[in-house]
Amino acid sequence: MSHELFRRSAADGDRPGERQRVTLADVAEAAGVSTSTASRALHGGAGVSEPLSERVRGAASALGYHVNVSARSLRRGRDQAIGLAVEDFTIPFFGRIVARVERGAHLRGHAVIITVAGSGRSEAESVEPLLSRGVAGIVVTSGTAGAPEGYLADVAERLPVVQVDAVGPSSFSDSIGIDNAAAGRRLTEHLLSYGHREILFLGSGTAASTVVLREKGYAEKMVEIGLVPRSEWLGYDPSQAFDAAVVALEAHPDVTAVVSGVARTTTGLLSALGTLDRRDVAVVAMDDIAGADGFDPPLTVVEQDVEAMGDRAVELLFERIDGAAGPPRHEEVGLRLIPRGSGERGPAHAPTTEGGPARTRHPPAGSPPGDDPATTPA
Amino acid sequence: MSHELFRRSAADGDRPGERQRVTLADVAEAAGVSTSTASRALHGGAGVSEPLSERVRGAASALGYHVNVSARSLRRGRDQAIGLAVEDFTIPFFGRIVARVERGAHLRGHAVIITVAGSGRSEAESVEPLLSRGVAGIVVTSGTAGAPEGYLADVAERLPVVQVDAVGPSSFSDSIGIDNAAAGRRLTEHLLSYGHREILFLGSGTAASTVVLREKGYAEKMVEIGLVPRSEWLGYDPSQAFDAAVVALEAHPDVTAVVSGVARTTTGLLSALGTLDRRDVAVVAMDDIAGADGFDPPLTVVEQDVEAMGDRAVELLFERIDGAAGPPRHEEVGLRLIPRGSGERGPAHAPTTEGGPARTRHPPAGSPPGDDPATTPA
DNA sequence: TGTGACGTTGACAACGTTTGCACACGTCCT
DNA sequence: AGGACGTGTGCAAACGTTGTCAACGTCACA
Repeated sequence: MSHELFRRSAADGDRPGERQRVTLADVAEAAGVSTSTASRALHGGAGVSEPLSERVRGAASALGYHVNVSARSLRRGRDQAIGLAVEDFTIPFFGRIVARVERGAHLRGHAVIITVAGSGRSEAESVEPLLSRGVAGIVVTSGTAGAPEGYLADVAERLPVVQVDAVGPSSFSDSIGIDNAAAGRRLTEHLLSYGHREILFLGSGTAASTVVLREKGYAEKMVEIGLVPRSEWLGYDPSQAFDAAVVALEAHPDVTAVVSGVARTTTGLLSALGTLDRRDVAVVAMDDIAGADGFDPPLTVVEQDVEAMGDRAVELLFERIDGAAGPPRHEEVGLRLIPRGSGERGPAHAPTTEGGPARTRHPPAGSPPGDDPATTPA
Repeated sequence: MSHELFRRSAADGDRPGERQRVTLADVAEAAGVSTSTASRALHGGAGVSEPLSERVRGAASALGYHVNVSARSLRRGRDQAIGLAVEDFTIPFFGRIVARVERGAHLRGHAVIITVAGSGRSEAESVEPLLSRGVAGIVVTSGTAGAPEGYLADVAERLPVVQVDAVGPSSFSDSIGIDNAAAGRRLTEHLLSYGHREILFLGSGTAASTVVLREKGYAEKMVEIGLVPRSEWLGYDPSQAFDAAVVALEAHPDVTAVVSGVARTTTGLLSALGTLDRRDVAVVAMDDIAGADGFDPPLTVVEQDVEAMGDRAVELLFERIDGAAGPPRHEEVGLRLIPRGSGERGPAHAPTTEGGPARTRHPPAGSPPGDDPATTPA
């Protein structure tokens, strides 16, 4: 349509390259109505007769009118945008969240302003730009949310906030995630059902609440059946996970199975297993990762419904934006175990210290009893 | 800190949960100055005496004042935000771009508003929300940029635009990417240097300009030395890449090496090779992918410096925002071949139809002559 | 000591939009 | 036939900020 042509002949204003903006007054004048009527016709909904409304809309599209969001936000006191605070955009998990949040906001006519939370930035520094813009609400997905400054809790008093994935120590806002302890238990039980007893848990570090809870689920399950839980932390840098995993595995030469409690260290762990020539160790991992079925053997994972999490986060947020009252809500999405091979192998060698009975190397095809691949939401 | 306390006693305004906003007038009143002086003291820079300036800053921080960006943008006619249009946030490559663009914008005091370009949304629909907000500039990273509507070209006439990764058919704006044809050539040469002659190129589809150029580089190199180029397109959906790769590979049973021209189909291809029991086929892939060294054998790739691309995109954009004139600039970042094993194997079986001499299965350790692992920027 | 220059400050008018209010119409009821 | 009422429209006042302009006092210089 190249609607700018209409204005192109106007004297080029202040700075070069800057075109005149088409304002509501221009539209109103072209349609022969007042700005109030034009505004109501375009955005106000009812209260304008059909012929006039149509004339206004025609003029608007002919002139190439865009509403000036700054003016609207100023007038309304609230911006039609939401904030999205993410810990690290390079992590695929968060990318999936971003995609769904953007989609949900777009469908509701809201823009999305991104910011980085954590990763060395203070909460204040992350959230300030959002507050200055008067965003209608904020979706936060960061392991460090709400701690230790408590700044986010303050924000949540004035503005709808939804926490995704990791939930702060005290829940001051709506939140959605998974039952991380259940996930840890689930991963562990899967390995137990194939006869493993010497199982090692590997996580990134104790700063991420989700991983800590998964480790807790693992440890509880182990203790519950009289086994000794063992955990090692590989750190947050994926590129160093390999080295850390080598060290951790060498410290536990007798383990026959490993729980990878977080996606970012899983590939490093797999490389380490290959390098140490311990391909016989069974592996189950939290979160599906790209190329999981390209590994040898394909990787067994417990997957969370990330898309559902993102979608629901937006829904929760907009319910609050639309005025829903009530105490903070916490929801959880379902988990799904995807057996691909790496987790469906028995212990290759019996534990060296204990004299337990030898076990078959491979269970019969199919899932062993008591392990249901599909889980319902909590 | 909890600066909201100052205002908490004020009668809770209109809607529950909505606090009074601290305005510049409040700060000015508290400091005993006019709003003009307060504005200058806080944001204007020079022109205010030191004692007054300090008093104003004190009052502002005591009251917990945040500038109202909507009002500022309205007044200034331009928002201190940039737009970031991305094709798909779930693709790791784009995630890395997002992270760097956000970082660069943040350092310069600008917010980032995201939007999805392509993936079924029209360019207008993608960009409109950005224009309405009067963003200072836009970074676009989408294979469909500028085509076929040409809407983006219109936008670029009024606003600084930088295209990242994929460059539109006609370059109407600054852009940064890589030399895709050179990348295709590079991948091909690497396989040729190990003795392969029956080399297949696999890409996603002909809609992405980058992949088309890589295929062009591949094909040119093949023709150049008297070989027949063969290409197959696997489609854009990574989850269907496996099936498509199986079909493609079965259609070319004699190939001894494969060039994977795009990251999104690489893991599907690897799975297909494993399933078809053609693990002897050499593979080199475009773009490093997570867990590349966890595969068996570890994956040889040509990597692009994505972080540098993102950083440079922001620099280019802000140079324009700050008023730099001149014709569109196109820049390219460097490539780096990372040999990990999958691409350093010779052809296992000589071509069935041709009677070429048998070749050694493995070349001597180290890179073969003529293949320099490090490349300088184009 | 008068005058111009300068540095500092305040009053005021925008920026473009939304919205409460008033008003001019018709129409319908009593 | 006269008043009440609803519908459609315009007027004008905000929203919070920045930049222009003039006014003010102070100082240096003639």
